[in-house]
Amino acid sequence: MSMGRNKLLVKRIESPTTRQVIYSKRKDGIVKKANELSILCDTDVGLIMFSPTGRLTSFASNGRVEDIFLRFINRPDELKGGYYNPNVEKIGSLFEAGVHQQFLENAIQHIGQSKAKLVGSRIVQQPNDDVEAAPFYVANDDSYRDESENPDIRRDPSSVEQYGEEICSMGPHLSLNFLKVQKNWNLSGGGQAPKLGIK
Amino acid sequence: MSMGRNKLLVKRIESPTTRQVIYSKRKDGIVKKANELSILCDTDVGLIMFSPTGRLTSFASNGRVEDIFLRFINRPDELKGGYYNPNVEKIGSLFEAGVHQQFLENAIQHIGQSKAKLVGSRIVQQPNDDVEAAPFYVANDDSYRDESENPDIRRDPSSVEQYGEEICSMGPHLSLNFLKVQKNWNLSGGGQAPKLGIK
DNA sequence: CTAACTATGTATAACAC
DNA sequence: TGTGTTATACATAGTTA
Repeated sequence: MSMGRNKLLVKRIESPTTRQVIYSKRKDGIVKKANELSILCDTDVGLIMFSPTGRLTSFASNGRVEDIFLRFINRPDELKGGYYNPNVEKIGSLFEAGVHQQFLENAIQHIGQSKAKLVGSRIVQQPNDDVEAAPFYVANDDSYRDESENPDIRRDPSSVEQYGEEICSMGPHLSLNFLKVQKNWNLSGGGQAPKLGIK
Repeated sequence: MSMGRNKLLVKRIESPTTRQVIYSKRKDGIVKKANELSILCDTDVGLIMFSPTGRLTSFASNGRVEDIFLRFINRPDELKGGYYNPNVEKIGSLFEAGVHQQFLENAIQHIGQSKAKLVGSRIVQQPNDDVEAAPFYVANDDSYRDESENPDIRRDPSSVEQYGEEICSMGPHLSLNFLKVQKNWNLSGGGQAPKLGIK
């Protein structure tokens, strides 16, 4: 009616057609923003979007989302940031199983590194695995979670970079410290990832 | 001076401080947009951003970027979308190597599936692996690539979903069909992923 | 679907604290 | 860093072609 925009209500659009139309437009806007950010600030940006009908749109500042994701999972102590709780009953392919396996093997490796550190030896090559977990963000109105624990931060003098992290999510995501992680490996999986039915 | 915005020039910001400030603001804007998109359109959205100083910010509509990425790599015939060309000399961890290995194993599995189909047997469980590749997008002025090949689309009657894909990237990314993929596995890696030095 | 159009809502650059 | 203000650029919902 009003020929301009109405004020935005952040709520699921019920009409399938308008939902798809809105998706198409906003998708382009976000890709544009992501591209601008990566150029203006000279940073790595990766973006994955699925349309309501299941079509993929992805963006990666350097060409491949896989590379961004590799940087993502290669953070020092990447498992510190969240607990590992895959729904193994929903694993639908050899590849997917392999990725989960890799997460676990990575975790085991990190445990080995931690043990080695406690013993005092330094064989491993990761330069820095002190992470200050600082997840934030609030959804439209609820499901807000903030667990900035910010413990004492020791820092490897050889590293200049600051490995903090911010994890923004609406779902049931936790950011726990490394020790808590281990007891939270729940391989019999709960009711997670509602929209993620891999067809 | 002008107390409002100046027109945006999509060009790397040279001043490190303003670059970081701009990043901080725009990062929040993109997360907000990504969240709105996922709620309005009820879709899976994953976002990974690294600040100029290396800090990670990630967003995932369902809680975990890993889950979005799993859906990303679990697309039917995910290798169709691009050629596999990792820089093996830059692989810096067991985990990373494992991921590459998984990509290859996945590819091998897909080849097996294709072969099985050519023979006429249908043992594999992927319901649909017909993909119409439709990458798009143009950067600020150049590095534009469009390879919408749109070949004949056969469709599995049991599948309703349409698995098309759009890949938006500024880097040297190609979208080739499945057969071309095989000859493009270049394990001796070229000059790829300039900003992705895994520290 | 694709492409305009346009009024209006939003994001944000520049500045101040 | 963070917060707030303001002017302006930009994004986009609603609509038409």
